[in-house]
Amino acid sequence: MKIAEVSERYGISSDTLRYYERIGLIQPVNRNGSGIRDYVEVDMRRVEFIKCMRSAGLPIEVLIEYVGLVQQGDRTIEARKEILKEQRELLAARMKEMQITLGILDHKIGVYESAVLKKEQEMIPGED
Amino acid sequence: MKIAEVSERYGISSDTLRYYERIGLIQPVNRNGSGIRDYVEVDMRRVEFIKCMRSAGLPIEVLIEYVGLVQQGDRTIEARKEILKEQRELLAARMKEMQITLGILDHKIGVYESAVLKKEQEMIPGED
DNA sequence: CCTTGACTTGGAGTCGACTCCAGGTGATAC
DNA sequence: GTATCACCTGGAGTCGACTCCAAGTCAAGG
Repeated sequence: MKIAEVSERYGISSDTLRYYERIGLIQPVNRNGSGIRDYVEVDMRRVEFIKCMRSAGLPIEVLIEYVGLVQQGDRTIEARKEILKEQRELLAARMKEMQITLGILDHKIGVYESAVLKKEQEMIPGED
Repeated sequence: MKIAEVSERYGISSDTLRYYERIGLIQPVNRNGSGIRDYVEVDMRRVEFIKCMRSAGLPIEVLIEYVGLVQQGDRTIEARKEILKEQRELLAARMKEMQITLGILDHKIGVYESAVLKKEQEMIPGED
């Protein structure tokens, strides 16, 4: 699979895919005879994982470190686990903040809704 | 209240508070005789609101627009409501993605945990 | 054979959101 | 009265994460 198809499938631009590869965020993808990337299943899984982590806001630097550890094999399992645990907690904390903000937005929207209603009611006597 | 105290109270740097003011994200704060900002309650509430919205990732540009509408009075209520509703949906969508990522992280952490356990069990025969 | 079009690279540019800095002012402490 | 300190301004710098670009290569179609 060429880069354009992968780009299409995951909604990540080719530029970004190449960028991820050159900074070590995804492992080097094999090339065909003429130097063109040929993504195979394992590459796709990696892309999908990174896409997922990035969409949740995990920083690139942390992910690079994680990917680096993965490449070093089983002896880094403990370290990887620690990274994931830390990021999990940070993510949960961000979500908690967002939950609060969501509540405030809902509240404000409710207030505006009733303000609009009230205005409309005031309109009735005058009728347009 | 001077800027340093507000900064302290909300965990926002003085630079950022001034920055927010000059880009119109918070309304101008009154100054004392010698030009120094004197934050009063309404200013604090605004700062807190912005802090909350920013912590959830609402873009500055959108918030500037919203604040601008607030300053124009009641006739902008409908527009403000629409902005909040849109941002509410975007926020909910981001949280949903994060929820998925959280699940994947938890799963992966679980896998690593059992990998570590297995390794430790393999250790027992050899004993250190 | 030449054009077209998708790919390649390395490097530069952009964007959002701060963050820092130089140079200046004014109130308070010694 | 001068040193210190927190404040002020406008502008420049930084950072993370892309995004764009010029110049080049290669395979396939007309």
